[in-house]
Amino acid sequence: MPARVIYWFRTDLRLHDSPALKAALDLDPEALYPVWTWDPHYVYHAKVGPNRWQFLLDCQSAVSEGLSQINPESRLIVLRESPLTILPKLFKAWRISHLVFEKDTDSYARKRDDEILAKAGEAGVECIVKYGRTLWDSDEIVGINNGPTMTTMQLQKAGQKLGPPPRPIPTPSSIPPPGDLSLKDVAQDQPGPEYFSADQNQSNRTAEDSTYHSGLRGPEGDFSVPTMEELRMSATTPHRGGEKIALEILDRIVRDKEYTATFSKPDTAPTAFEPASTCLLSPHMHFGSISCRKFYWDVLDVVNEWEKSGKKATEPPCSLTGQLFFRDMYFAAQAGVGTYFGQTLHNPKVRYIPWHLPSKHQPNPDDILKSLSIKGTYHVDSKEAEEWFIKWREGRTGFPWIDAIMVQLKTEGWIHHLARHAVACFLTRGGCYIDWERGAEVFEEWLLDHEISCNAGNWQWLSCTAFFSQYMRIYSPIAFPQKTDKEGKYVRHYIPQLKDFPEKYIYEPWKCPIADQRAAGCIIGKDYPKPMFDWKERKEACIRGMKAAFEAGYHGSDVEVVKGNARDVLQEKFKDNIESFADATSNPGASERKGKDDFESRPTTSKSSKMPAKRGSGQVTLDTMFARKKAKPEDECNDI
DNA sequence: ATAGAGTTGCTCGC
DNA sequence: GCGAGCAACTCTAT
Repeated sequence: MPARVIYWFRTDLRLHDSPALKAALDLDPEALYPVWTWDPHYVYHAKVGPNRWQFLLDCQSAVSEGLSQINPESRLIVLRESPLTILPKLFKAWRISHLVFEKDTDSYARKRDDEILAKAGEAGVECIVKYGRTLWDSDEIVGINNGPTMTTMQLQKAGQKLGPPPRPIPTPSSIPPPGDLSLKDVAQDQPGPEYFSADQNQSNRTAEDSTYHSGLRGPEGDFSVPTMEELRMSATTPHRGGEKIALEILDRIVRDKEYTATFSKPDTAPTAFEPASTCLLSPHMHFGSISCRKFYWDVLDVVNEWEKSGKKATEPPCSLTGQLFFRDMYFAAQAGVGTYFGQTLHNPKVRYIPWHLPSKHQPNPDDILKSLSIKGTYHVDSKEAEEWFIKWREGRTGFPWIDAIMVQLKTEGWIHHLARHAVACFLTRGGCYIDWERGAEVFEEWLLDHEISCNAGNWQWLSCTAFFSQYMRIYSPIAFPQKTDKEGKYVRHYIPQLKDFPEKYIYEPWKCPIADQRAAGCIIGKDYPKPMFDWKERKEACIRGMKAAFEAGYHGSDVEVVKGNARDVLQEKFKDNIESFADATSNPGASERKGKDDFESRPTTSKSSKMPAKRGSGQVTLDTMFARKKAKPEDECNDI
């Protein structure tokens, strides 16, 4: 019996180097249905901003065109229904013998795919699943490494045992047509109310999403790729998706042999834009519009040639191939840790820190609102932390370097890796002391290249909760960008209010004399906000907090954390240490500290930060904070 | 056991 | 521009 195959596209929107697609074609099928299922989980429950939606639709359209170029009868068949319900119906309607797809090790995907495999089994449909998203099969890496890979060395060693990643498979020269596309007796199952009521992307829509309203086949009845209009979204990014664009970028990179062979990630400038200092292939890697193995081998061929001519090439982890190893490391870390990889709670690899604004993953819902307020320590009121978080998200912190990055992230969906470091460090251990999961959620929504494994892993890295632990190394929002952009071109581009600001004060505009502010047409506190806190003061407080949490040594799967006691235990256990530490360090810098007028509204008085903390006295609670706010309204007017 | 390395810190002094 | 010092964590190789 000739095979009749559904090729299910998910993380692999390309035709070159697709091991799963090759496996489907190797069946020599009489019919091949290239299918995309419109998963309501992704439409409503995953955070996906307009820019990433556009990129996905670009990639789908490109695959569809690519298929049609190989065989005019072929194209991407988009079915507007959950795979869990539509695929079993298709098995019958199209008399399917095989279901083929690329392996996905994300936790939601694993669960979904297990269900699909079971349903296919019931229907007598044979399934073929091939890894193709990473250099090596992440599950095999985990097996060889005896657990999740937490260093690139572990990844590379395990990879060595598996042998070099396979060379890329060429784009197929022929593809069978799909068979009969009629859907007799197949009715559309629309998403239930539980999806609409929990729409994570509502704020990005101008009206209710309508992608399901026109039935299984879409408005033209032709299974076409949905549009941004149907999603009720509009994108702002200049970066566009699709296999052709991705291959052109890679080709341009490897044609520049010196750039390719001597690439050193830490030396690339996060302040560079138009063009950026790195390749911008990460969104394509996310959607599969470029194969990471093609990237790997195209680069390695250039490197080998470069070295053959006696010239020195860079090596992992800094080189381009090293970047791919990090990606595989995070994938294998997630594959090994499992469902809880993206959170602290229940995650044995992630260190517990009593962050402000704990994420939604807490043992008791009340814990999310819980705040500690010991004066002179890293603790602040949760209301204040909430304000910091909102300002960070919206790019209104008053630190131009941080704000410019957040503006670029929101509008363009891509920022340089080191820019991600800067804002992630600032939000967590290097400023706000806010839960990394809160920041990761913002990245999840706005990044074109959002990959749960890499995003969560990098947030763990930057917050010093896993992968990396040197919490003394904190990025300065002033000194760091000056290394590559003394003039502040980047800041001037993304924060136009500051475009004529004096170079001397571009990263700390609150220090600029008022006459110069007027001359630059930007009054700090009016046209651009004052800094939301004294960064050096916050940095020191964060280090004290990290030190205490590291001494406690809790991790996400420890019983105290799972039971929800860790925060209280830690507070009790380290209250004395923290305060004595504060005693010893709070005075030296006091004389250099600027007056309170230089900063945005501060619920705690400036006096309190200069004075050594006295045990058990003068705690700032919600009530006293609001009392102060009421009593001193002028403090609230700093940014007017 | 101990030393050294680890993708990318900052400040200061030369 | 470079190196030392800051004060410090974790894993790996020996």
